[in-house]
Amino acid sequence: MDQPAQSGRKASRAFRREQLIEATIATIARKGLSQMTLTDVAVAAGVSHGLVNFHFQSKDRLLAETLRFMSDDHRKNWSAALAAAGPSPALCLNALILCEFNDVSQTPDRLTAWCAFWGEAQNRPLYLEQCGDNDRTYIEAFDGVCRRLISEGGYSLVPERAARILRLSIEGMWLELMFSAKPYSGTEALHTAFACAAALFPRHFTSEGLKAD
Amino acid sequence: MDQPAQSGRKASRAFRREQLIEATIATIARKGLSQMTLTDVAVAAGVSHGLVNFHFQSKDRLLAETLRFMSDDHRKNWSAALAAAGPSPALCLNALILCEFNDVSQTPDRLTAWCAFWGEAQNRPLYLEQCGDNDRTYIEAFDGVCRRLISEGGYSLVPERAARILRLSIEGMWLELMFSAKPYSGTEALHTAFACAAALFPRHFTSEGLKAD
Amino acid sequence: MDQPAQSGRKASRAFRREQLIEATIATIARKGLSQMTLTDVAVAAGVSHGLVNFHFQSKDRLLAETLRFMSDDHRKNWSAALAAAGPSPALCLNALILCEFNDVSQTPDRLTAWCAFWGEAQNRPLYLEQCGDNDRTYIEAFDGVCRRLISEGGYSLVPERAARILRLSIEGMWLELMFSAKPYSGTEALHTAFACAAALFPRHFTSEGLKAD
Amino acid sequence: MDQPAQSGRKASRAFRREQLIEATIATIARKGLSQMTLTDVAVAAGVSHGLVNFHFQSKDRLLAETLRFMSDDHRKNWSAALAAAGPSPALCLNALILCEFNDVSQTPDRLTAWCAFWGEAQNRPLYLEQCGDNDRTYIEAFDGVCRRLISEGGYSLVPERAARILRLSIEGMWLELMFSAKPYSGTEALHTAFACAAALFPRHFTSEGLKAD
DNA sequence: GATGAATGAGCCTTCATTCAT
DNA sequence: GATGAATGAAGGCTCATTCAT
Repeated sequence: MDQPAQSGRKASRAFRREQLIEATIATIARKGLSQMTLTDVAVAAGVSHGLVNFHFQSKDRLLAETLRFMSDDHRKNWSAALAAAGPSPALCLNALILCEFNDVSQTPDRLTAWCAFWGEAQNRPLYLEQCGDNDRTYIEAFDGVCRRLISEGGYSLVPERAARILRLSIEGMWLELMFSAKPYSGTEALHTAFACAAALFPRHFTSEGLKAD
Repeated sequence: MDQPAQSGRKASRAFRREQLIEATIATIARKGLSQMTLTDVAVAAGVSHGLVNFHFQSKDRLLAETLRFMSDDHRKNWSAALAAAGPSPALCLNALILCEFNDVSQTPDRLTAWCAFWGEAQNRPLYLEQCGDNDRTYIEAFDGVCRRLISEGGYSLVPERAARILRLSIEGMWLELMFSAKPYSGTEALHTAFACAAALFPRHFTSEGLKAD
Repeated sequence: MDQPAQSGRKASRAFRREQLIEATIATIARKGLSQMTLTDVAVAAGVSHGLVNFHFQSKDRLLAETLRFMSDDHRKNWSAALAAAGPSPALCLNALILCEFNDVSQTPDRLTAWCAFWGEAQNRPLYLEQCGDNDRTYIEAFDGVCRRLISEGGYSLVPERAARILRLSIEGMWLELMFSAKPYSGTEALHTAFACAAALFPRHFTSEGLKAD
Repeated sequence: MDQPAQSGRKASRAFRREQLIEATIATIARKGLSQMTLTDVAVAAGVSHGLVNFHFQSKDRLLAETLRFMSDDHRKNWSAALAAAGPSPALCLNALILCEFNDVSQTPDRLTAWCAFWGEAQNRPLYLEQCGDNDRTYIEAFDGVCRRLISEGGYSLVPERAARILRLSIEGMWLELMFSAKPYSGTEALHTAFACAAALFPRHFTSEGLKAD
């Protein structure tokens, strides 16, 4: 009967939570995880101080939910890209590489916040709890794609090692791009990623990208 | 044999400072940069908390000097390894790779502390100030070695990209080894590093290491 | 009759601020400006120490606002007395003299606090910032009254000097009354003030006060 | 036998103490009584930190001796001026007035330090203990001179009141000269002091000074 | 739902004092 | 005599959390 009001309240609740999470990400990016205060978050969200605890009970829970939110969002992106790439392992790998450089959800603020979460030892249990599954899934997907490409392409590489080299090069470039004093361009980073793929899989990649045939 | 006066109530200035820096590194590794308190450091060093400020004036300066200490120590290690490797670029690259995995000064505590320093945005100015020069020098050395190997070895790679791929793979494995829930072994990491070198420089490296000839 | 909400856990902002300022004055009087701690003030006001910073942000600001509060209060008193005295300069001067000795807002605590503010060199910039205008206005008012009395009464005095002598005698007696080991009475102080006025303006004052006609 | 060495040590001792007292006065003037630290004093005196406590046992004793030093010095000055003035009360009063404005030992630093000592309530017991006798003697001398001048000059004033007015005017002008934002000149202050004397003792003083005859 | 006053634990920092050298 | 390392108490300030309204 009062559905609209109920859903209005519920919508308001969900809206507030997401609004606060976005404010949290922005605040972490600006001030760092440890310097972030609940007051900062409230100010960034344009609400009162007490409301943050009202919705998240504690600072720890706010951080946990923020982390989960980012991790889930990222997973949605790469799995969608992978699904769209079809069955060819080379196309899949190409999709995974491009995804990391094109993912619109990976804004600088989010990357900065992300980084803050696993910068410090004491955050790591929380990180593993919230992101461990997603990260594991990502690594398995990457490994799987490489395994199929090695098998189907006739390469003699250890799949996990090839996947690891590619993955870490890409992640490392993220960080260099964000935090270096004189970063190179995004295009240069992408070419480096493809150069890495080309070194590992020379019959499928060049430093310009996927080979045409 | 016994260090006179260093364990007593009045230690020399230099001794106390290094002792406090080591305690700082251990404390950062255990509690994180932001959770580290001067009292923690003092307790870890077995002195009163007032002494920390007596020697370092402020927490900020303690952190700055700690960072500088680690950065300088690391530089000494890799530059010594490079100097010992002689003129051959392949031997140099081999030395740089091995150095990262063998460097006794790169204890887990130091890596954890290192990571904490550039995990958060607000620490980065301090990081760049204390480590920027050393990092730049390291990258240039790595680039130079790759450039010579490419030139002398007849490879057709872009030196900066090859160097970057190797460098980031190695650094990335550090982090995975330390922070992953189920890490692989150090030997596996080293093999992966050589696999990366082998993919880039197949006439000089295999995934077992430097080629014999 | 009973002030609702002012004694409970949540008082209005203005009420709390004034309450804390009064507690500050009392604490300065008892312990001195430099020995006063925020905890002292909080205890005197019956609240927690965190609340002081909540309302005043810092100790410096608390002191600044306390000083301003006292200065403004004093100005209100003497300007009201002056306004009530009418146009006659002799009546005005009489009012200014009596005002200093009768001002109910100039409690011993406030005078002690006042004195503490300009006892030390480093407080003086703050003092000038908060009280400079009021003090200047007071001196100008005193000068103006003396000028008119000299002019209308046919005296041959330099107005600023006469005003200065009276002003400083009165202020000096405040201090002697408060801080001397064996002070004289308030009545004796008032008679001395009138004796000063009588020496300067013998046709208008005696040491008992304003001449009758 | 070893007298020279003994007196050498003793001289050194006395020299150090006076050196530290002068450094204390300078430091109080610069930083205020409460902000003055023993380290500041040691730095100002060019000696090590621990030496201050070695010579004065505690900060409180250093302050007490500093205060006593200044008070005794001031007393020597005005009593010498009084002794030099001879028996005439008008000449004596003239000497007392001039003394306050000419006393070379009353440097700005000392006046500032002086002021700091009785600015705060908690210093007053110390002040009275160290300076009470000298101050009392000064007031009695001033009162006595005024009493004789009133008696011999045929004035009908209450001596204590006349003395008080003069004394407080002079002291008040010190403070105004030192601490006011826009002070008047020293000459103007002296003329004001004589104007005060002239108002009280018109047959002996003008605002220019002592009458000639 | 939302606000913001209030609490209190804990941190950095200062500094008088002690004491080994 | 003199130095300066070392101690530890205490203060200002921050901030997560609670709670009356």
